[in-house]
Amino acid sequence: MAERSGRLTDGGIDLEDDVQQLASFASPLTEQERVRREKLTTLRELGIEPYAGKFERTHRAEDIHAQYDHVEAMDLEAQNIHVRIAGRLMSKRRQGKAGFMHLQDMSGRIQVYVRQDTVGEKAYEVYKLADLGDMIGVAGTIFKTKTGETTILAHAFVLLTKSLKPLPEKFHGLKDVELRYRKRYLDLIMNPEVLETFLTRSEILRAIRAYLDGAGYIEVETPTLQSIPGGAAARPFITYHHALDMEMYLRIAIELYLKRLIVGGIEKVYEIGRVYRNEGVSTKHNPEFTMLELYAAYTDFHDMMDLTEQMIVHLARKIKGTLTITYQGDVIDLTPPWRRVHMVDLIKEITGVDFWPEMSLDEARALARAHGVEITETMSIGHIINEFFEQKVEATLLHPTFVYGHPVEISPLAKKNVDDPRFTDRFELFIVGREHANAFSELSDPIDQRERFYAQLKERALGNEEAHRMDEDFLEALEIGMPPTGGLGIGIDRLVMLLVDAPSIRDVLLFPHMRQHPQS
RNA sequence: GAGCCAUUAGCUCAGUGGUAGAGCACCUGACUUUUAAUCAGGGUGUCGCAGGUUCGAGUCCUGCAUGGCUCACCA
Repeated sequence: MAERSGRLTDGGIDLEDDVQQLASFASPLTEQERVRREKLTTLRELGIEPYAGKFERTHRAEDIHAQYDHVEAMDLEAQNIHVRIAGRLMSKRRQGKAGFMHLQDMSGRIQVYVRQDTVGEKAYEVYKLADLGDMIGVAGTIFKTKTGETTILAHAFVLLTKSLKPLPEKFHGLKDVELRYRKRYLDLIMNPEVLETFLTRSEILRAIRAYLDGAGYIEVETPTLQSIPGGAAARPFITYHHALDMEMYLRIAIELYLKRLIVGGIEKVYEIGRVYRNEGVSTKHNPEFTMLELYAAYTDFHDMMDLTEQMIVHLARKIKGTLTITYQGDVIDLTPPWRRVHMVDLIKEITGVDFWPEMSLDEARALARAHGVEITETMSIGHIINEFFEQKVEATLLHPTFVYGHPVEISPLAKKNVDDPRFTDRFELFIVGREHANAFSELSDPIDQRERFYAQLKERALGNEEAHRMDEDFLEALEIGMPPTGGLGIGIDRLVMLLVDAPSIRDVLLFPHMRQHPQS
């Protein structure tokens, strides 16, 4: 039905005042923004559309450098090479009736020489009106300047997109860390090493997929919206499904669905995807991050160690070209074989405390007190051993180290060790003092799994919000029967940080989580 | 969640209680091989926000916001 009043409404609610109020919040234009908008009008008066359609390119900047940088100036002119190139205007040096500029595309920068007597008076007017940041298309021939720079002499100069805001300063670039993360497009335009980082991230992901595909693994996609979040110890994000009238959770791990697929007969399976954990933000944590999880039937955690080692070595060779890498000043040797050590042995090595002999909870607590390891009232011996490891050992593991044999209490989804059921057939890989992988021989006994879930429910009742929940559907899958299975999880963001030497996880995420800015 | 530090022009940054500054960018003019182009002229600002102290606050104090680092939680 037509709105007779002409006022803006939504479902009968008058929005006019809201819109006016929002408009009044818009910040006034700066001088530079006003000038650029005036140029927009001037261009249209000249019959130039400042937001053009497509522009066909023959080359990227890097292509031209690669093909012609080594060609002599005389030969270049003799060959009369015509090219078409497009990019963002990054510098402009005008001298009366001619001028130079640099255009930047994804591959790099190329210089363009614009002469009024070559492009014509009207196109030269457009060149004069061009601002840093505008998108420009150029057709022309290649030559070398007096100083030997490969340059395009423009025969045609086309404005493709008028930029209405000034770019950051050309020499210092964009430094403000907050702006770099919030306005990543500016960061990408101004800081070439940022593009490099994300191209490498993309290359790492391609290499992982190629590696696993080559090893016979099937890539799948499982739900990120779940009614029971499981597979890890973490607080989930809660959301709501209106049509079904139910609370749902964003997944905290991929694990339980992939194991259902192992039950279903997909014997080697992996997923690379986003998981979400409702926790603090730091240089090593983002609320959403990318996990690789894979499962292989008829294997165990030893096979997963081999796979982890081989895959990361393969990636380092492919990405870095060496197994000696530098992370934030530390030189890391990735040459295999990597050390494999039991958690209890490692604690003994570093602190002198031996958890192998059976002991009472009081004895374990006394050891923690004596060594300054902080524990809580509800912790069992297994938890205390884990605290020893995390507080005393973890940070010392600079070079790649597989630490195995985690206490059963902190490993509700891993098989118990047959010789010592206090511990599990589980390992974590540590490099530069950080966990880079977590894997185990998957618990396949449905009765044991149910008991582990019960133990987790008890922890939950004692206030551990991150304890695992009961998942009856998953238990039913185990009751159908899951083959012996090795499983592995790798945090992709941290792996990328390691391989590109990034100090913060925000440097390997295009749009890291930021608090909502008060202005927006 | 706690501690420390930061927030000044579009960007990068000076400004240690007394008139708001520089470089780049921008505006006007000159310049047909420049390249952090050059030359002559022009300052474009809610000093993050709100209070307080003071004759006087960008500067000192308090609170708040955002960010960075460290710690906590985790991967």
